[in-house]
Amino acid sequence: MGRPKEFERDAVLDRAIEVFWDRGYDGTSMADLVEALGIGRQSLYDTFGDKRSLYLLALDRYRSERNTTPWHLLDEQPLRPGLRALFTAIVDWMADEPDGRSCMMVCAAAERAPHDREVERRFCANTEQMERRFTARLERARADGEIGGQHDVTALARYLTNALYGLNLTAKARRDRAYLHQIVDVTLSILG
Amino acid sequence: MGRPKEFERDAVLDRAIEVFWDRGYDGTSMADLVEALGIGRQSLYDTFGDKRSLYLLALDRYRSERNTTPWHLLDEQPLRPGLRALFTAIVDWMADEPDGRSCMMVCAAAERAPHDREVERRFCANTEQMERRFTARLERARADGEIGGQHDVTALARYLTNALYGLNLTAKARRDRAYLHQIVDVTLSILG
DNA sequence: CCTGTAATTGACCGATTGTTCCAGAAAGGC
DNA sequence: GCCTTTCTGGAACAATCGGTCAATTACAGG
Repeated sequence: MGRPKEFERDAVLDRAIEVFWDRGYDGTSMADLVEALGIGRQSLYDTFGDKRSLYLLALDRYRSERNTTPWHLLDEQPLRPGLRALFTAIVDWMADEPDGRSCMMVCAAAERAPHDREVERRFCANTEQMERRFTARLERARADGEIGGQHDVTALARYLTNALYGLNLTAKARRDRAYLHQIVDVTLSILG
Repeated sequence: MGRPKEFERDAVLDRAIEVFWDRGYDGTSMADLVEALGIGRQSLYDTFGDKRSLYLLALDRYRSERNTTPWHLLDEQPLRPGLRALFTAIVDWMADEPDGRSCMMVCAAAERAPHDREVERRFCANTEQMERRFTARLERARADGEIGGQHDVTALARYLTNALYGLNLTAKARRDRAYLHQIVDVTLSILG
């Protein structure tokens, strides 16, 4: 029934992610999007709604499909090497980003969270997810006797999440592998 | 000579800080500024140049005059209580900000640093200043025998700066005093 | 007082903003 | 074939964007 779409929804959404990620919400115009997405203006509105709704869809897709943080590194090995591998991979990725771009959720939170409850909700969910991943791994480590009991597992997970968020900002000031690794070293030294 | 200005430059700049801080660079229009600053459009352009130049001036004034971080707490007491007092004051401030607003330099860096070298420069300077403040205090602590030698003083300073940056983002997800204090506890526990 | 200089005011500029309208094109079901 | 449904492309919308212009106003120095 009816004429079929000439584009793949997800592929277009991926391009929207790239544009919003690069220029932010207010910094991106619908004209920018029409050009970058390669579809007509009306198709854009029919398929994704208005600008804000497209932005939220892009955020959702980024979080579920495009965020390539290699969390699997955590589970494949003992706690300490796993954490080091994870943080190293993240820091290397940050140092390689040409213009110091950070995690899209961080960009979104900084720009829109104070003014858009839906963006705030998504950033909260992102934070909780990271926290849960760390918590799960730390609980296993505690059961395996890999870490002592001087800190609450939940507190440690929040501490690690906070450090990752910090690196997103620090990397904007110093896109320098050694510099960032030095911070990671101190951060992880808390686990002995 | 000539007609005197009817406004105080610094007071107007303070109002500009507030607007840019709240709505960001792209989110603020010149019309917004004219209204909030209470001066005419032409006076605005004559006195502060164009929008970007006003933004940079606002950032400079924020950094030199309006950033009320109580660094003095660091110097008035031994290292550990000083750090705890500083971090506690910052976390309390964050928890009290009604819409989860963070440090203006963080907002500026997230939105503009990737696209504006002058904003990036100012964020780098901000980072270095924080780092230097921590370094100076830590060096004194080391000389006084307050801390051991398991970590480089510079590395520790960068670690603390990174943690503060992280709290700016974490506070956007969880504007919760106890939650943030828990992170501070773990962060500072590294000093024994 | 008058003159020179600078600040104010408000209208105004073309460009761009997000969004909608509409005529036409392309498919599926009959 | 036709009809219905959906998608497309471009023109068009009022509103707003950052920025400028010219006329007017107000002070300082003579």
